[in-house]
Amino acid sequence: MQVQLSASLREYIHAIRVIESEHGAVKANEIAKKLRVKRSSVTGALKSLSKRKLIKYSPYGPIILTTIGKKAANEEGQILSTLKKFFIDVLVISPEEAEESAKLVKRNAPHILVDRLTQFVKYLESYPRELVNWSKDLGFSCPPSICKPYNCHNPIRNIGISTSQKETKI
Amino acid sequence: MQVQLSASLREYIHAIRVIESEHGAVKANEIAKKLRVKRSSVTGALKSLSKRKLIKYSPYGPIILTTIGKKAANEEGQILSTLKKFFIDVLVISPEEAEESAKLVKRNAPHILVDRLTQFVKYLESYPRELVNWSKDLGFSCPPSICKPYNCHNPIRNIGISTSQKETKI
DNA sequence: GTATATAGTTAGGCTAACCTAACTTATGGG
DNA sequence: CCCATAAGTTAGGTTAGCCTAACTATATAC
Repeated sequence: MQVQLSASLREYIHAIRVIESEHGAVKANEIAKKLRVKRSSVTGALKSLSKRKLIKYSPYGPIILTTIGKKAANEEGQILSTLKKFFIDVLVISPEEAEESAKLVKRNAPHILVDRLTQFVKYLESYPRELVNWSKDLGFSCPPSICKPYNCHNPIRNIGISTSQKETKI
Repeated sequence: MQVQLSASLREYIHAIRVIESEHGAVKANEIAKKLRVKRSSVTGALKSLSKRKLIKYSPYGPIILTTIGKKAANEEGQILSTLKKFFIDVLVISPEEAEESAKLVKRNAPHILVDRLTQFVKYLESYPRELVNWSKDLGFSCPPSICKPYNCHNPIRNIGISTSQKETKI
C-alpha cells in the first residue's frame, strides 16, 4: 500500500507467499514455473523485490519474505481471493476460469472496487436467497451461494449471451 | 483468433471512436488530451494502428477508422460501458469512480467475465427488487437499479432516502 | 502576405518486463 | 570423490509505451 509495486512484482510476491505456505522453501525455479516465466526473469524480479525490501535475498541464498513483503503478499492474496469468490459465487464462473479471471482483473482493480465487492460477497453469504431469480435465469435450480457448498458449477448451456464482441474476428 | 491489440492500442482506438462521434473530425491533439499522453505518443500509436489496418492515416492527413477499426472500437466501448454500468448499478460506485474503475479493469477483463456481467446487469433490470437487502445494507432505501434512474448515487451515510426524492444531488 | 501560434512529426532516450545463451554454483548417484 | 544434471545468475537483446526536444507543417491574425 505504501510501497507501490508494479502488477508484475505483486504477482511475484504473491507467488512467493503461496509457495512458502505450500512447500516451505522457496526456490526460484518454483516461482518461474508458477508464473510461467524463465528463471532469469525471476532473478531480475527477486533483485527488484530485494531492493524494495520486500524479501531478503542474496545470490544462491534463500528467499525470505520481510514483514512488509508478507503484508504486500497478503494484500495481493486478499484481493485475488475476493475477486475469485465473487466470480464463482455471483457470476457463476467455473473455479478455473475464476482463478484466471481474478489474476487478469486484479492487476488494475482499484480499492473502492475490491472493498465493495468484498461487502457484496459477504452480504450474499448472509442473504443467500437474494439472487434466486438470477440463478434460475442462469439455468440453475439453486442460487450460487447455496449452490457452491455442493460444488455445483455446472456449465451454462442455453442462455442467449449477446455481448457483441463475442465473435468479433478482426 | 483476433488481431490481438494491446490494452493501450484498444484505448486509442476507442478514444478515436468517441472523438469521432462527438466532434466529427479526429485530431491527434484531441486524442492526446483525452488519453493524457503527449502528442508524439499519439503519432506512434496512430502508426501502429495504421499498420494493423484499424485506421487509415497518413502524416498530416485525416484519421479515419476502417471497418475493423470501428468493430474493435465498438467492442472496447461495449466492455467499458458494461463494466461501468455494473459498477454503478450493482456495486453502487459513483459514476466518476465507476468510469475510472472501468478503465482500469477493462484492460484485462476476459470475455467470460464481460459476458456474465452483461447478463447480470440485464437481469437486474428485469428484476430490480432482487437486491433489496443489499441496498439496505449499503444504507440505501432503494435498490441500485431503481435508484439509478433518479441519479441517486449518494454516499452510504445518506440513510433514509426514498425513491421519490428524484432530485437528490450527489 | 508575413509573422506567430498551434498542431503534428521525428529522433533519440528511458524503463519495465520479458527473452536467449552462456556462464557459475549446487547437488546427488555411483 | 567426481561429474552430470539441475538450478541460479549474468549479459545482452527485444518490445511496448511512454517521454523530451527539436523540427516541420498548417492555420490564423493583422
